[in-house]
Amino acid sequence: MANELAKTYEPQAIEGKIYQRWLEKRYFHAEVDPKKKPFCIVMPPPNITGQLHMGHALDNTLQDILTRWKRMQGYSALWQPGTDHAAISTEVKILAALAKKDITKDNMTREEFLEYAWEWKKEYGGRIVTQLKKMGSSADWERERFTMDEGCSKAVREVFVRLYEKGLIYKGSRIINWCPECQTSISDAEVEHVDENGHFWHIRYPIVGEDGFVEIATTRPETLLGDTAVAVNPEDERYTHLIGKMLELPLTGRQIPVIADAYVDKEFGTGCVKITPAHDPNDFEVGKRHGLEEINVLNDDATINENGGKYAGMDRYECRKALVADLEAAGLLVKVVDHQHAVGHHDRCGCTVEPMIKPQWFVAMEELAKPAIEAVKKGDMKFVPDRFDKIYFHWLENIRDWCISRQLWWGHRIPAWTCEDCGEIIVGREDPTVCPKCGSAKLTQDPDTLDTWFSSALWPFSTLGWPEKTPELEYFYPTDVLVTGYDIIFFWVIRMMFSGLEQMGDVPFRTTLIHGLVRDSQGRKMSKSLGNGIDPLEVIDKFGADALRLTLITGNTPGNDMRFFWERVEASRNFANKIWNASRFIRMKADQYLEAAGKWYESSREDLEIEDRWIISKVNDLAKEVTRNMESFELGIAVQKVYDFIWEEFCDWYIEILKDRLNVTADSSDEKLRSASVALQTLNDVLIRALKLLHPYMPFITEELFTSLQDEEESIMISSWPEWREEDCYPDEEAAVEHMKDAVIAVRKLRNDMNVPPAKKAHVIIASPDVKFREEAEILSASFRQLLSAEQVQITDEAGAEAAAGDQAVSAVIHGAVVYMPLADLVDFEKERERLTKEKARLEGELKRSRGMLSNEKFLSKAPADKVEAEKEKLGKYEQMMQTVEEQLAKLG
RNA sequence: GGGGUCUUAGCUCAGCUGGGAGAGCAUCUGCCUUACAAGCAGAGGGUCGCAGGUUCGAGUCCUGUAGACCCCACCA
Repeated sequence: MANELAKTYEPQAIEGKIYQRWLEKRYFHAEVDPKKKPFCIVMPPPNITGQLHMGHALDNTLQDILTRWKRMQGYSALWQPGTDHAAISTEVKILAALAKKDITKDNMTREEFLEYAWEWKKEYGGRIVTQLKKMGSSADWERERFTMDEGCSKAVREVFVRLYEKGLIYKGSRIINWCPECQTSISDAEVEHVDENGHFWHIRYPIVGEDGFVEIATTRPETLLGDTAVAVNPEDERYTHLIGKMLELPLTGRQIPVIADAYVDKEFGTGCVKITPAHDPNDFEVGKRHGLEEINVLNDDATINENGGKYAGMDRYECRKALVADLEAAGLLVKVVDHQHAVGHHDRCGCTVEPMIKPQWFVAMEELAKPAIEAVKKGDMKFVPDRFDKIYFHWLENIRDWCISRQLWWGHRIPAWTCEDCGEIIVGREDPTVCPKCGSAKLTQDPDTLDTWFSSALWPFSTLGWPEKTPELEYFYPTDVLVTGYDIIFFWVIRMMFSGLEQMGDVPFRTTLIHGLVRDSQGRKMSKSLGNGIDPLEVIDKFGADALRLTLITGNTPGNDMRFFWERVEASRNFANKIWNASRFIRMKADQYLEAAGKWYESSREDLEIEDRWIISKVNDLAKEVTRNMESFELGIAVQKVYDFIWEEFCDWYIEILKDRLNVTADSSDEKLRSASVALQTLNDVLIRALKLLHPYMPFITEELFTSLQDEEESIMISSWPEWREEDCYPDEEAAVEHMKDAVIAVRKLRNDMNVPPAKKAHVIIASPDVKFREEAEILSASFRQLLSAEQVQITDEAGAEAAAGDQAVSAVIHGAVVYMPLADLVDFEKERERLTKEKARLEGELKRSRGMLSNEKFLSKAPADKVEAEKEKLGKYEQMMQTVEEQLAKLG
C-alpha cells in the first residue's frame, strides 16, 4: 500500500492502462478446458461501417457483465467477437466515397470495386472494435472473426449448397421488394411500413362493346400501365354480370378481362380491383391463379420502361401526375379522395420500395420454421423477458420465403453457375470448370451476392469453426446467452435459430436476453438526422466507462426502452468516487495503524467484534442475493443491491462505527491495537468481497482498488466469485447492530425535531427490559457514541432510566428498547409537546389498523402463521410505543 | 385489423413469485464531523390512470375502460 490515492477518482488516468494489462495477461482468452464448464456468448457482430452508439454500449455492457461473472465463477467463459461486412451499408458508403472521384459502378469493374472495398475494410473496419474496447469489453479478441473471412465464407457456401441440395434454396421469378435507390432486392424484414397520407384515385375502365364503365380505386395510378385484369368478388351481385367481359384499359389501347376472385373484398373501395401482377404481391398471386400476363412497367431506378408507352422514361411519380392528368382529360377520372395507407420503405435508405418480379434466390421457409417454433415451445431456447416469444412465434408462423439474393458486389457471391450452352445450373462446394451435364466450359457465375443476414445467421457456429469439427464447436455449442435488442429479433434471432437447428441439430443459444433502446432525455430515438445522439465515447471521456456502464444497467428493466440523462451518469460517477474514497480511507487508516503498531495481528474469528460480524453477515447475504438476481438476468436489481450495500451499510454505517476503533497511536494498548488490526482486516475483506460482486458492472475501478488494497498483483478478473458461506452467518450480531442503528436513527430524529445543534452533545439513555439486548448494547455503546452524538451513553433497564432521566426527558421507542435524552440537553418544551402529539396520532392510526387485522377472524384463520405472528409482534411494539408517548405527554403536563 | 408495453413522489424510473409504497435527480433544513461537499444528517412530496372482480389482504393476479407509445399486417 504504497502510492497515494488521489482525492477524487480519475477514470481517464487508469482505464486505458488497466485494459492494456488485461490484454497483455490474456485474461480475455478462453480455451477449451475439459476441467471447466463452458460458457459462451457470441457478440452480435457490429457493422464494419459502424461507429459506437448507445445501443452497442448497452448491448456490450450486458454481455461483458455476464461473461466476467461466469469467468469469475470458474467457467471457461468465451465471449466470441467479430464484425459484419454489412453488405448494403458498406457498399453504399464506399460508392459514395468513390463518387467523389467520379468512379461509379458503370466505370469500374467488380474486381476493382472489391479491391477498394477490402482496402476500406482494412482501414476503417477495426474502428468499432477499438471503440468497444473502451467500454471495457472482455471479449476474446484473439478469436475475432469477420463474416467474410475465409472460415465464415466457407460456412456460408456449405450452408448454401446443403440447402440447395435439399431443395430449400431455389431460384425463381417471384415478386420481391425492390429498392430503386440501392438498386437491389431486399427481404420482407427490411421493409418498413409507414402510414402515409395518400389518395385514392377513382378511375373508370370502359366496358368493351357497351356503354358503361367499371370504376376502380387505386393508390398507385401509374401501375395501371401494367394492369392485366380487373377482379371482382364472385359473390358480388353488382358485378357478376361483368365477369368474363373485356375492359378497355385507359390510355393504353389494351383490353383486359374482368375476372372473379375471392381475394376481392366487396365492402372495400368500389369492389373492383385492378390487377397488376408485376407490381403488387396480391395481384401477383391473383395473376398466378388466373394465368394472367405479367407486365413489368418499371426500370430498376423506378422510371417507367418501354412497356409504359408514352410515359416511358418518366419517374414513377412524374408518370403518376401525367397519367392522372390524361385520365382527367379523357373524362375517366371520377374523383380523388384522401386516403391513408401503409407504404413500404427500405429501412436503410428510406426510399419507397417497389414490388417487382425479378429472378431471385429464395430460402423456402416453411420446413425450416417448424423446428424453430418447436424449440421455443419446448423451452430449448428461452426469451428474457418471455413475452418476446409471442413476437417470435407470430413472425415464424406467418413467414414467407426469404429472398436472399442481392444485386450488390460487396458480399458472399452466390455459388451458382449457369452453363451458357445447355442452361444447366451448377451449385457446388468447389467452383466448377466445366458443365457436368454437357461438358461445356462456358460457365457464368450468378452475379448476385447474399443477404448480409445469411452469414449472420450462421454466426454462432461459423465463428466456432464450423463446418470443421473443431474442439471449440464441440465444447461451446450450443452457446449460452444471446444478447440483443428487440428490434432485430426478426432479422437475426429467428434466422440463427433455424440455421442452428438445421445445420447443428440444436439451438444456437439457450437464452435470448432482450434489451430495449436507449433514447434521448425526451424519449426520442437517437438518430443521425435528429442529431440527438449521445456519443458513448464522449461519456466515457467525461465520466469514465464504469459510470456509463452502471448508468446503462440501472433504472430500467429488460426489454424496455430507457432514457439517457447526463445527471444519471454523474450519479454513477459519484458512486465510483464514493468507493474510491472508502478505499482511500482504509489505506490511510492502515498506514496510520502500521506506523503505530508496526505489524498486523494474527486474528481468528473469535477476535471479531459484534459490528465486524454484522458486516460480514451482511456481505454474505449480499453475495447470495446478487448471485440469485444475476442467475435470473435481473442485472439492474443485482447491481443496485451492491450499490446500496457499499454506500449505506459499508460506508455510512460500518466505517462510521469503526472510526473510534481505528484511532490508534504508538501509545495504544495491545488490546486496542489488536482490535484495530481486526477492524482493518475486516474492512479490507468485506470491501474486496463487495468489489468482486461489483466487478462485472464496473470493471475498471474494481480492478484498480482490488490490486491497490492487496499486496498482490493478481487481477480481480480472475479472482473467484463470492459465494454464500454458512460460517459467515451471524444472526444475533446482525440483530444487535440493527437495533443500535435504530437507536442512532431515533436520536438523530429527536435532535432534529428538537432543533438541537449538532455540536451539542447529549446524554443518551437506552433502556430495555431485555438482558441480552443490554449486554450487546453495552458492548456496542462505545463504538456508537459518536454516531449518537452523545458524550455519555448509558444502558439500563426501565427503572434505571427513570432514575437517570427523571421526569425531564424525551424518548423514542425502538425495537425492544426506549431511547431517552434528558430535556436539560434540549431546549424547546412546546416543540416537544407538538412532536409527541403528532407521534401519538400516527400511533393511533397504526394501532387501529393492526388491531383491526388481528380481530379479523378470517385473517387469523387463513393467513400464514408467520404473518399473523409478525402482526402480533408489531401490535405489541406499537402498544409499548403508545404507552411511552402518553407517559411523556403526561410529564409535560 | 392483430399483438405488446407503459400509466407509481415535481422529473426519470425500480418494485421478482400478492402481507404496512422505494431509488436517483430536483426542492427545503442543518452540517466544511480531516475518506469523500462528486460528501454527511434530516424533511416535505404519492387515493400506485379509472371501474369492477378474486382474496383475510391487491401497486402486484383477473376482467373491463381511458390515455401514451411500439411492433406486426398484401384491403386495392
